[in-house]
Amino acid sequence: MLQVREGRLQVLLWERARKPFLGAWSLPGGYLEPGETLEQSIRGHLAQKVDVRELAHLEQLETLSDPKRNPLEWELATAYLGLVPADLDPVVPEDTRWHPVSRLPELAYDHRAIVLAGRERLRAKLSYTNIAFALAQPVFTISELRELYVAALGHEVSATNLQRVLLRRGVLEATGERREPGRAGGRPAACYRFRSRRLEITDQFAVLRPPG
Amino acid sequence: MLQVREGRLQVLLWERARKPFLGAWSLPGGYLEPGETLEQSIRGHLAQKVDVRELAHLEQLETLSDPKRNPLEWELATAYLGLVPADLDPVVPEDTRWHPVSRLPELAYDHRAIVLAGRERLRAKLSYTNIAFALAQPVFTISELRELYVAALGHEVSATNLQRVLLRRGVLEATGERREPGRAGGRPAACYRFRSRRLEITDQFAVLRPPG
DNA sequence: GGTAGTTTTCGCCTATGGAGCGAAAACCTC
DNA sequence: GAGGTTTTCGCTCCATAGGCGAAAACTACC
Repeated sequence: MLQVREGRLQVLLWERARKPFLGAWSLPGGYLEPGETLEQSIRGHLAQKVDVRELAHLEQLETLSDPKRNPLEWELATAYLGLVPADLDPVVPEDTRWHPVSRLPELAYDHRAIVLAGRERLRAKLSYTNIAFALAQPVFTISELRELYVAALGHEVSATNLQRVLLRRGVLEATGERREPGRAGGRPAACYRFRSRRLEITDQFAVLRPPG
Repeated sequence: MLQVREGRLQVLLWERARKPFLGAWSLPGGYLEPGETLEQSIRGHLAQKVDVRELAHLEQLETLSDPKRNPLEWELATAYLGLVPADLDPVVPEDTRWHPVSRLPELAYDHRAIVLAGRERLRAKLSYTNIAFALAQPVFTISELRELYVAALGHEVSATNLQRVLLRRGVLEATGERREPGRAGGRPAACYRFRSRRLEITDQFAVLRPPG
């Protein structure tokens, strides 16, 4: 589960109370029950940590099968990427905490690689999909959206470009409202929302597309 | 396993000799042995059908977990995409055959969806990676490469553009050799090869890239 | 009320990569 | 040598991204 908090991309980690890796930080999850879907299982286990209705997007990353990933027994795991909008602050139990992805502690299993793979997936999809809907609050200004992109991508993003690109692609639409300026003043910002809140791919940049 | 054969993208299918779906066409595969990696397992099961050294690329697609995907029992499956260069003609057993992806028979399980997902993955990666190295023979002309792209993408591709794009990206390099013209004559074509035969991503088209 | 400061937005320009098209190059056959 | 075929190159056009500065719209302070 990733979320942009305090201007940084963070991941929800759980301090293990079980072997193996007792006491180490690890990703939330658990065993698959017979007859269950992987996604059902993930949602069920996450529900023990947070209100899963706050999960705006969930997608499968990869299934890990290295026999040495668990030192005690042979165990497979399917990793998922979940995204939480920045305006929510889920209630989390005592033993879980948000950690900046750029400063991860030692993680159990292969979870460090999973987190980094999740960030890579997110970064890639920010470029050619509308996936930012799952990181953003329902209504936002371009500046707020820009901060999310900066946090997730890890580099500066021009608000000018961001607005132009997302509007031209038809990803965003203006709500017509305006945001009150802060104490420092400034022109009131226009408010936008994502036209769709389901993952959609921009094929604008599909190279070698059909002629015509 | 996908390969471009006779100008069409084809998939290797196996006529099932086991329940469930006895007699139906299905993707090659099998059960995972304890302590085994998924990739090891896949290669092992494919080895029973073809010479796996001919597999130029293998990547994980997705893990399927719908409890209804197998009517008899609860069973997960992890789908892989394998690519075979066009110049090879693997020896296959009696009960397997290549089928054009555009004209699939009824497939067992959710295998039809898997094959289509594999084709989509391939099509997407043809645009922003050098994945075509796994479909192409070691040395080829632009025309030959163009035919592979046409077969895999399902639409026309201009040889002019293909050459320019792949050369500019540094994906291809000229070998210096020339191909003898066919019976009809024509200018002898220059020969090329892929600079790398491992998957590499072209970030040329990463939108919203760092400024500067 | 005017001036300075802040933030957002818009317009203009440039750079880059993709696509189309026609000509030139290099070969064959007759 | 003429005509046909295939490949390759060069020129032009177009769409999108990116940079920069000015204008717009507001607050705060004098």
